[in-house]
Amino acid sequence: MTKPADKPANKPGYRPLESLPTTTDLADFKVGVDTVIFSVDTEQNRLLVLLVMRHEKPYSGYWSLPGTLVRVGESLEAAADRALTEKIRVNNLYLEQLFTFGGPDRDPREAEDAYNIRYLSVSYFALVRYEDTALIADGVRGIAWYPLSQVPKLAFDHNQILTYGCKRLRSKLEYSPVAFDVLPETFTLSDVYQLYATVLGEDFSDYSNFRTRLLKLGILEDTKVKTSRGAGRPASLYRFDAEAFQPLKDKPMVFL
Amino acid sequence: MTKPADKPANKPGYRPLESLPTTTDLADFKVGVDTVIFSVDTEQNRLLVLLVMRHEKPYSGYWSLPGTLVRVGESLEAAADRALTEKIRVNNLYLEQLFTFGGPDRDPREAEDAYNIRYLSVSYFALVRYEDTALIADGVRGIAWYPLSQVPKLAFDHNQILTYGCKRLRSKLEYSPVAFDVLPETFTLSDVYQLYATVLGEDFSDYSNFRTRLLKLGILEDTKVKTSRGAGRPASLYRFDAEAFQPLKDKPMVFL
DNA sequence: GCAAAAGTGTTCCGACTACACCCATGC
DNA sequence: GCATGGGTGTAGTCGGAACACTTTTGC
Repeated sequence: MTKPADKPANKPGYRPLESLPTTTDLADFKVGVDTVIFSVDTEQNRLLVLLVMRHEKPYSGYWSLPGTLVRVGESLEAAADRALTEKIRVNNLYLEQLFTFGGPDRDPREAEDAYNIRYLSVSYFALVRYEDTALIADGVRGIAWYPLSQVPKLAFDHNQILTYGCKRLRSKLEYSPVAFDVLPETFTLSDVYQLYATVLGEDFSDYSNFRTRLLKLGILEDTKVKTSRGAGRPASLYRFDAEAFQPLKDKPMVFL
Repeated sequence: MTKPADKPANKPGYRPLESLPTTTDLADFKVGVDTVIFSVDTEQNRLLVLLVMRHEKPYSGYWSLPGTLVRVGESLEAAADRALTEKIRVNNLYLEQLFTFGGPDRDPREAEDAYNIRYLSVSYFALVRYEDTALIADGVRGIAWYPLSQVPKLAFDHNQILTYGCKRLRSKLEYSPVAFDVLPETFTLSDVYQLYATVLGEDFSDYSNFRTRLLKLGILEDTKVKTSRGAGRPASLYRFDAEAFQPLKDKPMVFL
């Protein structure tokens, strides 16, 4: 952060970097973090997002993204973590920063506030394993996984944040192995295909070609164990080989 | 932004979303914007970044990215614009948000401040046309274009921000036509090649192949006007056709 | 046997690579 | 002429798309 001294002290000598605003000219902010948590329902092949029901003004009665305000001494990531651990139990949560919304008038509370406090929101997103999560519902708070297609009008500018989160999720799936963080330890190739199809859309690729490409990467280890799910030929279970993936890091468009 | 009411009022009925912090538990922030402004010196084929010399504590005497603190009623983008228009004259400035740094202890002023004010930085980046810019130097402030390779240790975490900005610039060049915002109205194909080579590195592609690919996109109009620069065959001047580019939008990896 | 799902192979085609080669100018 | 930089063409190769075909299971 670069800027003039925050105290408009009468320093002698050179002129300060800019015509100095007085301290009160600077906006005072509360900083919030909002999280876009995605999950894939592998049963029904639906992309889910975690929403919580608001019970306070403003937007009381609206669904919103899980979030909270940053406390004294707390990092942004820690605040995001705290907002989530109160609502969901999940291991291995890797949050990634999305975007920061900070314009005036994005939060109705700004108007009501005599001290002209601004509200800024830093958003984060993550993809978590559906089976590993447990919602902490206590009958009072509303916490739910919403299929992406059925998300209602959300509080604040959360629909906008969500839209942006989707874009990032899709592109992330294409160049990073997030999918394997979300799949179980061992999985079939069509599990992977289903996951990609669910997030990217049914027609993102032919199954056989996807399969061939994926195997050619050499990052999947065939456990030789077969699994049979109803009719059809049993499938091999594969395991993700993180080490083999290392050299592929930062290479663009690895998958798809 | 989602969070409990900011006033810990004794509301009857339901329990609020979280165990409420009192108002004073929430961190108070000043929000800064920092800008990473790139430019290409087409004469010497160097990638430049705009730096300003700090004259205040902290980091007095250090170079830093141009930035400022957000004022009352001012949007983040407006603050970034203001920080820049005081230092540089440039048309058509499209700022793009980079990243938000907001951890505690990233700014030494936090420690000195009795009120425990936190400093958060939202960074933006842009690529501008070198010839269209004029630095506003008044002999007191230091403002300069630094070749990327010669950037010194900067104030705050600005080196980190700059590094991230470089990454984004390079990837942006690959999938968006920013290059044509920076080139003059008409330009030769080797002007384009030089620009890409300067930003991405000399060995990013063969010249003839780059040329062929670029023309095949059908977004360049040949003005048939020839230009001769010293020895060698005169080159055709081309013009970027923004309309023809429209359908290519959001397609990945258009260039290179 | 038949349907269903997994897995393999093949053909076609377009794209990228790496050059070699031709063209138009200044000197 | 010849050096210099602009511009064109081509042969080889790699990889993706589409789709046919084989394999192994449940019923």
